[in-house]
Amino acid sequence: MTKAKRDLFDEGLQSAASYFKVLSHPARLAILIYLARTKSCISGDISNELPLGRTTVYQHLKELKALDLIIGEIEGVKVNYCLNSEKLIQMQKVFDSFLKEIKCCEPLCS
Amino acid sequence: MTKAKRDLFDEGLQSAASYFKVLSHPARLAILIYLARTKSCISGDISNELPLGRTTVYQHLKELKALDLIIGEIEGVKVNYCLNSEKLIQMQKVFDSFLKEIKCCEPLCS
DNA sequence: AAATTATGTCGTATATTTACGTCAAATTTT
DNA sequence: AAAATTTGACGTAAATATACGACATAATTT
Repeated sequence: MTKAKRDLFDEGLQSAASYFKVLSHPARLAILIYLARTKSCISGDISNELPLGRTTVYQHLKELKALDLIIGEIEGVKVNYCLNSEKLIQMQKVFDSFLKEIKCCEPLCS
Repeated sequence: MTKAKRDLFDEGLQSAASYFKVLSHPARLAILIYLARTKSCISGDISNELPLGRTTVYQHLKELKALDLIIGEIEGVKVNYCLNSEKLIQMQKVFDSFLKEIKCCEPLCS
C-alpha cells in the first residue's frame, strides 16, 4: 500500500504543510535569500552561487515557482527570477496562524 | 553519487530547513495541534485520532521529539506527551528571522 | 550562418520519507 | 500468575525527493 495518506488530512493542514515543505531544503532557502539580495537574477547565476548543478537548481526553482513564491519573467533567452512578496506575506500569515494555534496553551508536563 | 548535498550549506540554513522539514507533513501538524488542545495525552490516543496506524504515528512522534518540539514523560507503561513551548518559541524566532531576511526588499519584476 | 549562451525536458540512480506489520518487553489489570 | 495494554524496535515495501548527465530548443553574439 503506502497510499498518499497526506490527502486524508484537513485541507488547511495540507496547505500549511506544503509551505513548510518547500522551505525544508537549505538549497531552496539559499535561493530565496539570494533572490532577496540580488532582487532579480537569471537562473544560471544561482547555480554558480550554490554548490549544486544547474539542473538541480532548476528543479528547486520549479518547486518554488509551483507554490508561487517566486516569479520568472522571460527576457529573450534568459529568465529573470524574483521573489513574489505578496505570496511570501501570505505564507507568513499561514505560519503565524498555525503557530498561534499550537502556542495557545501552557504545557502540563516537564 | 547523489551525496548529501544538504551538508554543504550554511549551518543556519540547515537548522532552519530542519525545522521547516519537521512541519512539512500534515500528520505532524495535526499531532502538534492535538497536543495543544489536549495539553497532554498518551501515544495511543493520538493514533486513534489520526487516520494512521500506531507505528506510523510513533515515527512522527519520534521526529518531533528529535527536534525537541515535544516532550514524552514516562508514566508506567504509558508515555505522556506534551508540547515543549520553549522550543516552539525558539522555532518561531528562527522562522521570523528567516522571513525577515527575505522580505527586506521590494520585488523588481512582476 | 555558425558558435555561444541559457533554458527547459527526459531519464535515471540514489537517498530519504512514509506507512505499516510483527515481535519483544514492561507494566497493569484481572 | 495469566491476560491485557502500551510502548518501543526492527524490517520492509512503496512513494517521493534529490542530484545530475545528456540532449533539444531558442535567442544572441560573432
